[in-house]
Amino acid sequence: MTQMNELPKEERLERMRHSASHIMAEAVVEMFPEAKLGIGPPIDTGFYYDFGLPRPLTTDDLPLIEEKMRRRIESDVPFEPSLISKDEARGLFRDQPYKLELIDEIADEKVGLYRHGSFVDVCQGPHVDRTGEVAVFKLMSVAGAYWRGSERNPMLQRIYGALFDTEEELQEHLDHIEEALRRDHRRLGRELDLFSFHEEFGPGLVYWHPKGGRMRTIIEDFWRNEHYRAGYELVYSPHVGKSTLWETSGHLDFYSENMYSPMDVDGQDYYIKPMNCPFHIQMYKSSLRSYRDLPIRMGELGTVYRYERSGVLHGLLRVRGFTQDDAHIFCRPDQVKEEIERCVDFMQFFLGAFGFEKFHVYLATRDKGGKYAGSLEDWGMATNVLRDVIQERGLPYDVDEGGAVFYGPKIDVKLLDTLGREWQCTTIQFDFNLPERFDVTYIAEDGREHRPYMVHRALLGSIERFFGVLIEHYAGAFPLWLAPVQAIVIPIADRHVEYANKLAARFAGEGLRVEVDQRSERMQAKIRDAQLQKVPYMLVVGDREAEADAAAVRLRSGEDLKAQPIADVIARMQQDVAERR
RNA sequence: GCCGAAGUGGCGCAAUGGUAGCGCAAGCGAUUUGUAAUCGCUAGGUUGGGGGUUCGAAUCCCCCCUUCGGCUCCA
Repeated sequence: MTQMNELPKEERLERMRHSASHIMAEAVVEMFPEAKLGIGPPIDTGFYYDFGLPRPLTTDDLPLIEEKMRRRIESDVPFEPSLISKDEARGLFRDQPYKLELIDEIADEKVGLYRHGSFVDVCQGPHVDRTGEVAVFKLMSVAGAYWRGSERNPMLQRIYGALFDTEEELQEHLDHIEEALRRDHRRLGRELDLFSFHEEFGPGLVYWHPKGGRMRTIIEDFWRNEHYRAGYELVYSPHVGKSTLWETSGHLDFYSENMYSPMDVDGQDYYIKPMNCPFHIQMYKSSLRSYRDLPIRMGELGTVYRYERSGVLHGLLRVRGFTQDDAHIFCRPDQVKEEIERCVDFMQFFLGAFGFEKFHVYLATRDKGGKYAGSLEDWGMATNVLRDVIQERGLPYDVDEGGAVFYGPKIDVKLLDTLGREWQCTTIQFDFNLPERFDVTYIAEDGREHRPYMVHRALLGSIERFFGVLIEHYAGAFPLWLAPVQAIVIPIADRHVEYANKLAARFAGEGLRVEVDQRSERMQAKIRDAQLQKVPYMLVVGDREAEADAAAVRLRSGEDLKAQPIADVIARMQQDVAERR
């Protein structure tokens, strides 16, 4: 027998979580003898189990199930592994269609079982030795989940539980969730007056308010400047295109369910664009290209509209109209490695500039069962180039097996929201499809037409999603270069407003974003509001400051810098702006 | 799209079949204040939309829309 306390913590937690899922399944079967069992694995913060049940569960059922679980834990019965033949297993689970499906797929002749109390499950383990070893847990929620993650399968009911070693750690986890709600970008977006949605006039469509708009402008200006410096040309393309364009691109065949219905213009169908690629290709094709012209890097902050299914919309992180920081790179085969390197470096530069140190890199490879464009050699080459660059840059990554789109392999980078959910932002994709479909060429040294490689990339992904993640990343307390209001001048009494306005004008003249709180409120109230708005600098001015051409500087952190000469404050802020970039 | 939950003034909430209320915010007035909320008054809601049950519906039933948490799908 393994002593639980000898195991590494991770392993011990995994066993406890897995065992808790069995114990939960036992409780559910006790309540619903006809329950059909799905699977019940451990996860990062706990466990879940999927059930097919005669009626929907509600959160009111959870305390009951918890109670049964606690009784089972107290009874401290053993978990007993065993091995039986497949035939025996089929007999044992004859009323459990999902289990039968799993048993059929087991490669071995023998099927592993784990039994505790009245409950037995097809399972490799490992488990804790006795139910009493399961530590503190809490059932969190019920949700629907397709059997085996396919929407063609029936939907089961999933119960999520959290499980940790100690009460303190569980409480920490619950506190973390609560904290996450406080920094939710949807909440901060309202509180900081950055953006809004108006569902009655179209879900998934973002209204950028002045402060959000200011931040977006800052982000976009930064993006444009850096792209010019990096050798990109920036373009603008139309928002709609005739059906013939989307037929040629293949979008009407492969992507139509994500496209808005066409509008009739003079008897022709026009579609609002879900992607920018076809337009960039037209610009490439507008003149004959020499090998000397390559690489051509064509960038655009291109606004696209996609019909996203109603259940997937999520604040700024999943919307129906968004602006991609898109670019297409047309290059010769001998240039493609360097271009990918540049993209990966550029990505790291951007994410770093916005304070993201943690991100998950994925190499998405060909779906071996699916359709694909291009030759197998091309796919092999492209996948190798992508992998080589990631490895040479020393980036940890996971392979997303079969995660590529049909037209080519890609590198994806996902950022985490405040609850730890991953959102794909950066994508760097090979495209073996569109160059072919649009017959994209360049004239090589041999005087003949050759097919260029085409790399499609978005570094921030979309401005909307990136902004959403950015808000949560900083919890709304943006670094000075991004802050929509960098300083607020707080006159103590009405007679100081004039001086305050003069100060604000002076700061504005230095390129700083400063406002004056002229309300007839107490200074404390103005400080509180500025604090809640997470304004980085509060400049309190009264008689003493007006006298001395100074301001009493209070930082967002609460730090009181006392009275400072205005010139010093400006210098400090300008340095602050410069540094954070 | 699927499963579940929810939708009440701008925001956060109360009212469980019997006259829709509270706080914040807003407008007006008073106050002129030294580092996280000054006081008073006023205004604001066909309770997401449509239909039904009932003497009477925010409350019960049906359909639709939207949001939230998942699943699936995606930047």
